[in-house]
Amino acid sequence: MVADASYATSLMIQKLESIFSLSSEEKQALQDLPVQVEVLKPEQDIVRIGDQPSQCCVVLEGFTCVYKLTSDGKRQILALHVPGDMPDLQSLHLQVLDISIASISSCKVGFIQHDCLRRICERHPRLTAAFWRETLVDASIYRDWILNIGQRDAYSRVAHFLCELLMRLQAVRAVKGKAFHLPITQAQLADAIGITSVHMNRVFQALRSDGLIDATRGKVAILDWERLREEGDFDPLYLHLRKPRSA
Amino acid sequence: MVADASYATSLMIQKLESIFSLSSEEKQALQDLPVQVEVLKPEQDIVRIGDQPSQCCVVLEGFTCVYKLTSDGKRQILALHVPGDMPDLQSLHLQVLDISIASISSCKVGFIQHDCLRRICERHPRLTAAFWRETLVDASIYRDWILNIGQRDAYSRVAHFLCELLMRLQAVRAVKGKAFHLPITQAQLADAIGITSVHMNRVFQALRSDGLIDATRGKVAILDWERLREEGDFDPLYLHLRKPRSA
DNA sequence: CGACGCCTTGAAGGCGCTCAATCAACGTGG
DNA sequence: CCACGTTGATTGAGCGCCTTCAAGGCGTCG
Repeated sequence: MVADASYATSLMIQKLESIFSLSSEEKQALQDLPVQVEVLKPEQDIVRIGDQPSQCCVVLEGFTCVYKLTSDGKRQILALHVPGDMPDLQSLHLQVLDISIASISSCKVGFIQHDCLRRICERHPRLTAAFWRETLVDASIYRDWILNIGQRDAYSRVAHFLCELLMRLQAVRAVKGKAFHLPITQAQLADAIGITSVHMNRVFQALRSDGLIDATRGKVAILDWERLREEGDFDPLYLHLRKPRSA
Repeated sequence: MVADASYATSLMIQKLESIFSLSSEEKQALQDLPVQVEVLKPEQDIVRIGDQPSQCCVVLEGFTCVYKLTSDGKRQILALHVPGDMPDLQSLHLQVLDISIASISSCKVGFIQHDCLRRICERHPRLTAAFWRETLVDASIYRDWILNIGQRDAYSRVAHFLCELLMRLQAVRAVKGKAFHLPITQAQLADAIGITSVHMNRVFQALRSDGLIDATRGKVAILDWERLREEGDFDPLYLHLRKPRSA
């Protein structure tokens, strides 16, 4: 897969179009956005807390994560972003970053200047709404993570997490059958779930021996979707995915 | 304090003005917003998950909370909202609610029709940005709660929570000295922190006996701000409060 | 005064953490 | 080709934070 600037804008268009149809002017405006593509190694910072960026990023390939550290150095991953996501769209209106963003595995990201995005929003109010909506869906996912981490035990949390990931990756057609590529270490997963890597490992083994998943070498296969959903207490409402068009 | 419709709009204006100055047209447009005021008893739902509201609410007096339940009935409070906040601004662009909102104690809230907000946004792009920004700050607070719940122990979590609350209430001038009114039960607090009410009680006692706070009967006084900040590992960056003007 | 809500306290147990060692897979350089 | 270092997955033992389950205290209000 070649991830160049035009691929970046087409990813964005595809995502926005899953919500409402874009006019040809709107599409053209998006296609004309200048995007600078960069390749990243694993665990590499893209932006850092305290920065005052003048651009937003779009994930093109691989995964990125939003994270924060406690003063004693413990890391919490606050969000995982998949191709098509814009992890720091917020920086358009919040001057100083309250988070850091890093690559999980090797990945490609595109950068778009704030100026360009602001100009496009001025001229196309519906795109403003669409971008705003993107940040609202992000917030909704943050909320669900609070519930997940705050109220469920580790087994359930991981199940829930995997359910979410499957659905989000399905939305960008990155799932074959019920399996997807997940180049992420157990330690990284643990940071996202809010447990230690040791315990993450034991939970994974439990999920495997219960026949819910098969996970090896950067790949995850959901073997029993129904039970995983149940164990994870998962309801996709909060993802605000467009229902498959019935009309 | 009388909380009528004009009080509601003046609260909103005050909050937006803490970020950037509003023109007189913008202020007038906000003042002209029709607001319907309602009085609520404690623990009363305002909107419920799955709803498709046609209006947003503004907190006028007291506290409201955003919450979600697990399937086995455990409640996680995802956010606390203070006067001036708009807990469900998101519903402007996300049709179906992924959360429930309820009063914590007795409180007053105002309701504003989506139509009115949309119209005002069309005519005043800077207000669009301001409202968008509000939702982004909410998201930032959600993120910090994930870190708090995911990585810190109960003692530290509660300290952090109290620090946040103090700063947010100071921003709306609801703090005298270092004390504020907090009509909330330990069980409700526990739901916000992600621990049980039993343990919440013990943590409170520890904070008291350590001389950090004094909490009785719906009131909290911060006795040692410096140490509370330290124990809570608190950095207000994520609140995106406007710095006190130095110019 | 009794009922109710909330705070408080005790005891026991479990989930997840810490610390540490081992194993497996892989890339590198000699 | 193999020794070696590195990185990530795995396993074990012990412990501690927090939960669960109860019961009791205390203030408020009908």
